[in-house]
Amino acid sequence: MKAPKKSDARLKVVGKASKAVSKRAVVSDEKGSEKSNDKFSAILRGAIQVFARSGYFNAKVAEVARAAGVADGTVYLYFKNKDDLLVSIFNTVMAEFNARLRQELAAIADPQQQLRHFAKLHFESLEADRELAVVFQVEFRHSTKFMEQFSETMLADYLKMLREILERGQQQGAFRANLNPKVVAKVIFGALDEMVTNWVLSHHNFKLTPLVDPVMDVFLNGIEA
Amino acid sequence: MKAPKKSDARLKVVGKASKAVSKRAVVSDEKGSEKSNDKFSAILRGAIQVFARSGYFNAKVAEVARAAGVADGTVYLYFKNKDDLLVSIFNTVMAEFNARLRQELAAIADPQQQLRHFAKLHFESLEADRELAVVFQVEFRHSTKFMEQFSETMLADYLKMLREILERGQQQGAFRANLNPKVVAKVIFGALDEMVTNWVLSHHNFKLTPLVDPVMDVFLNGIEA
Amino acid sequence: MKAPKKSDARLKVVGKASKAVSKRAVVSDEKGSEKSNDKFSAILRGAIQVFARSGYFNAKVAEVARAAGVADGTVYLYFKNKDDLLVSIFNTVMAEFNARLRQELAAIADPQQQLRHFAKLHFESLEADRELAVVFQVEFRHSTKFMEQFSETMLADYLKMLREILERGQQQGAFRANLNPKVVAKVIFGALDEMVTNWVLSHHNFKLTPLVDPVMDVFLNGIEA
Amino acid sequence: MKAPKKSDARLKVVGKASKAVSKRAVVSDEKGSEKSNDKFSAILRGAIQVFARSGYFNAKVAEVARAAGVADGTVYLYFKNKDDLLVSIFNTVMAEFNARLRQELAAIADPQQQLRHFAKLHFESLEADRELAVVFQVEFRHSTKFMEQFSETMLADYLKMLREILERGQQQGAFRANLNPKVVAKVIFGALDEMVTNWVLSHHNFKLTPLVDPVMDVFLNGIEA
DNA sequence: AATGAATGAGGGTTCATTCAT
DNA sequence: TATGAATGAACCCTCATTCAT
Repeated sequence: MKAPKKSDARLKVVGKASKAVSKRAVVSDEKGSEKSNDKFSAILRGAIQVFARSGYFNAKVAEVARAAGVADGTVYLYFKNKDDLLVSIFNTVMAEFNARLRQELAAIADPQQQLRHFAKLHFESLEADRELAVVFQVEFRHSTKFMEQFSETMLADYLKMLREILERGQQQGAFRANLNPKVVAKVIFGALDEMVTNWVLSHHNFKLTPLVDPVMDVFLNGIEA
Repeated sequence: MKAPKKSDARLKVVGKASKAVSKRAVVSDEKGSEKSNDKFSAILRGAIQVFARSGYFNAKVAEVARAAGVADGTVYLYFKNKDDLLVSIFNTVMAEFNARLRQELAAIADPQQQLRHFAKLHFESLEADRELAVVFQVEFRHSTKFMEQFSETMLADYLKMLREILERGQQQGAFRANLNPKVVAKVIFGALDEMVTNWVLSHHNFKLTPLVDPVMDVFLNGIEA
Repeated sequence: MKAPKKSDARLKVVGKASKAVSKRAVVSDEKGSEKSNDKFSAILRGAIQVFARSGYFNAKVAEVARAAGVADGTVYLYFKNKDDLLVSIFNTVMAEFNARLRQELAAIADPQQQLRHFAKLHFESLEADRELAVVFQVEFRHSTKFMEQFSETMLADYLKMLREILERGQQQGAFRANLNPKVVAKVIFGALDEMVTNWVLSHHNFKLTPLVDPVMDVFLNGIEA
Repeated sequence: MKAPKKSDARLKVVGKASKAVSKRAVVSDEKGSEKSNDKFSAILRGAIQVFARSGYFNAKVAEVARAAGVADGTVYLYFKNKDDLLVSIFNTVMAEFNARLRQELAAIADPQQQLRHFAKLHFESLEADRELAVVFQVEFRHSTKFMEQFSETMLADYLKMLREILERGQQQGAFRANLNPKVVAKVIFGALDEMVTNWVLSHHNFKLTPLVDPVMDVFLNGIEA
């Protein structure tokens, strides 16, 4: 089975620990810390839910706690503050997404297919978790400060993978040599990102994954030598 | 004169009145209400400045008032509330930008050149006013509610123009017929938007306008039949 | 009339402005700023009342506001924070007390009489305003940080006056030359302070001013050459 | 040996049990409960340390627990609540101090020497344990409620001893008969107390014990017939 | 007895908005 | 119109205390 099943596509918000809270165990699917990991994940899920519904600034920590089924104060045992919730969602999800991306891309040889799979994974991951998608497309774009962090860390990793596909494609003669891979990577990310935002804001009244081909068609038929 | 001069590129935030405040006269370059119009504009400029620096949610209305050189209460004579400031910035600027876009595109016949000019104008407008650019790329993306309004009104107009260029190009045989103009319009907008965001977040350490050609190269060499 | 009347003895908490709030006019008994000065004084009185009843740490700013007849937020227009309330009470009252002390002592020639009047004024001032007395004897002694400030500023002034009386008395041969005026000043302050504290904690079930003579008797009959 | 050695001067905070916690054994120097007594003492020492550093209100029970090397919850096995920690420090230390005072005074015949030794012991005890001194001079003075308890119990005992010295001195003709021993006792306590407070707040930049003579000189040369 | 994760009440402070002048 | 003092609702976070283990 080439493509992961839908259920697999959902980004599991597991206990990749928030850096702010060192006491917590990191790995999720282990045996021991199951309990507290559950709580960490529950709070993160609660935050995604509440942030998606109310927006980060309007969301109250108390709502997050309630959504997670814990007391208000418990949130602060797992996260430094409200901000840390947002950062942790981002880091956790993005780390997981990038890891999966990297792994699945390794199994594909053809740069064009890699590119297509890249887009597919991008769309699938967010389409599978609508609340997370809202948080990703809207709530993360809050403040310059936050977005700078966003760009510098995980997004950089994302763009790097994209760039590497393009460069490998150029070396193999699959893509035009006179393209700046950095620029093209941003262009592609921008396009994919906009499709998702559009889908989120349209209240999901169209399907995202079917757009992989039309979108990639635009790019590939320009990138190909 | 083909290309507008730099000074022309700056989007003038003039007194296109906020819809929310009926008492105010709308058109700016008229005669009578000059005085109060100045105040309207001053507050809007103040808001852009403060929102760009502090972010919408952290910005205080009092700061906006101070930046505009008016009393706190005066803000509420021209704008319904804090939200209205953001909305008004968006509407005012976007209306002006779209009008200019429409006007300048009308003077260009070749669809490819139109597309190129479209991108150029997009970049130029924002590069010419860095504070406005911050507000556009970051602060507008705040809440789903806000972004929905964003998409449905002015952005729709922007995308419509883009679509029309594409469709005209398809009719003239300049662009491939088997492309979905709606999708391509979003793809292009997404790409341009991402370039600007990237430029904003990189603290403007590169020039935006020189990217018009590389970016359009990607699209054109895929869009052309 | 030698001694000020009781009503005069009450320390008027007037608008000696809190340093933290520069916008406020300082002088109280002037004409113009009557209004805001009233508010400043009202809040200070409210704070004295509430701090006396509940203790500083248990007192809620909201209670102070209510006692002063203003909204919660108004407190922060006149004072930087809750701490500033305590500091301002201290500075305002102490400045006024020291000024009065200095003025009245100037009218007395005999060092022994000065000392007696010093004690009398100390007792009278606090006996006349029981709530203020509680705040002075109990609430000010809160934290080392606060007490250090307490000692270094206004108390220093108080002790200086005491020391000067003693030194002048030594020069005139009224007091023994082989006494360390600094030590004796502290000893006398400590004694007076303890009497007041005792009176406060005994719920005022004895009169303070009658103790002037017995207490000073202890000191004078040791200080006299 | 008349004067206790320095090392003897330190008030040992031992397991005089908090009245509030009935489950605990009271006497310290017994055999059985040694273990838990260690813990009781450790927590009390931790409390003194932390209260001295941060002040009672800013101190966290968790800090006390950490300073004592026990878990947060353990504090509540030995003390009813945070308040009880303060009360227990006071009771424990004061009981020990008064006992020692009583015992050592019994060995002295001359009322003047008794008075001198009284002051010396007061100074020595606190000078030997700076953290305890901070707690005694500052943290105990927190709330009227607390201070009332303070005055009524242990301080009363302290003042009683002082009064008895004075009265005995009067009977023996060592002190003037026309003095009110109650007043003089308070005056002396106030003076000694102020010296210690001063020393605490000056960050101990002078020696306390050398002040015994100058201070007592002031009193004795007034009290003596 | 001992632990320490979990609780949840509580409050200082901010700031958008109003309104008397 | 314009002002800016006054308002008061709203919320993040802390931390004393509990209790299952």
